Amino acid sequence: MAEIHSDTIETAGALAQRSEWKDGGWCPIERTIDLVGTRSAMILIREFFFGARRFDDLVRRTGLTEAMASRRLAQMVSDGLLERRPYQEPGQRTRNEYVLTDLGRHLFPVVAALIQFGNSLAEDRGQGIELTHDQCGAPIEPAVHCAEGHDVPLEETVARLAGR
Amino acid sequence: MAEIHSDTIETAGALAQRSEWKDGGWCPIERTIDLVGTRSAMILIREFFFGARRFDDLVRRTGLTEAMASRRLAQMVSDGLLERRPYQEPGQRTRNEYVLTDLGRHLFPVVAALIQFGNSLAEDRGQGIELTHDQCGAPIEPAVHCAEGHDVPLEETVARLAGR
DNA sequence: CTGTATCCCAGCGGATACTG
DNA sequence: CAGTATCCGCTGGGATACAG
Repeated sequence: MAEIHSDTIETAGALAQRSEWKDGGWCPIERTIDLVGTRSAMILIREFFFGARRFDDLVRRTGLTEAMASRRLAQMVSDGLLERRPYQEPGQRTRNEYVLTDLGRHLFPVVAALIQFGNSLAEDRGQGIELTHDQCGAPIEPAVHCAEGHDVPLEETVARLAGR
Repeated sequence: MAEIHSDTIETAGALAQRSEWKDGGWCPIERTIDLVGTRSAMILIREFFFGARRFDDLVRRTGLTEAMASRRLAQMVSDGLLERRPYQEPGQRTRNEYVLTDLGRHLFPVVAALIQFGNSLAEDRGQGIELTHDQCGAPIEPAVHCAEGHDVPLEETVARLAGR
């Protein structure tokens, strides 16, 4: 499927593999983009990570119209990122709430990376979100780590196609 | 600017801060989306991380049309993600190459996170990109880390608005 | 080979109006 | 409060043609 083209690297700072995606052009990045590549999806995801669950909250916090929120939430449910769950407060009629599925929660590293990058875009304007580890108080860093715990800069990263 | 609304958290697994973005709705995530929130931008970025530099390469590898590539590259240059740099091979006429600026290279954690998430979308289909740390051979993990080197799961993350 | 300029269509996303 | 349905403008992105 994904036709690979094993050029050598002449460029410092490139992932040590080049690929060419023919026939449908499906790579993991594109798959992700297909799910959350719209502005509306991403800002909804943001609010879910900040704890929102109810339609009304989501609409108010994102600034989306009800129509747009409705459409996007439905799509995200059918994509498996969200679960629509009826709940009942005592004395109230039943309502629906939307919660991240495990799959949706796996977007945390993506959201964290987007926040970190967005912070760096506006350091001068002082508009950012600081993420910290509440167990030790240390800030969360915009870096990639390997299973051995090392910081992995771009230059030390090797990429290769898996499962073929 | 960003009007904050300090609700308490009743939801396990939520970042320990809720925010409401009024007046222009500018949060770091949206800023990032504004730069790289399109499919064409992201797959171009992908190819830059894989080492592509020349227009022709970029067009072939991404499958974008020349027109689209041209437009998106111009926008990315003016956004400061790319630099357009004339170069000369001996005996050839001068050409342009596009290289990531420092700002663009800071997208590495975003790209890595997108790849990791995309991998998890298709484990069954065996279509993924494996990233490894070439200094130690360990795989790169889809996790968030703090400055102390700890793995930081969503539940242990605190977010707050900075610079206000 | 390295682009740019048009034309066109599909989809995003806002506005408005309407239902349970 | 929690959504749907409809209409409509804007832009992303492909196709095609052209230019240095």
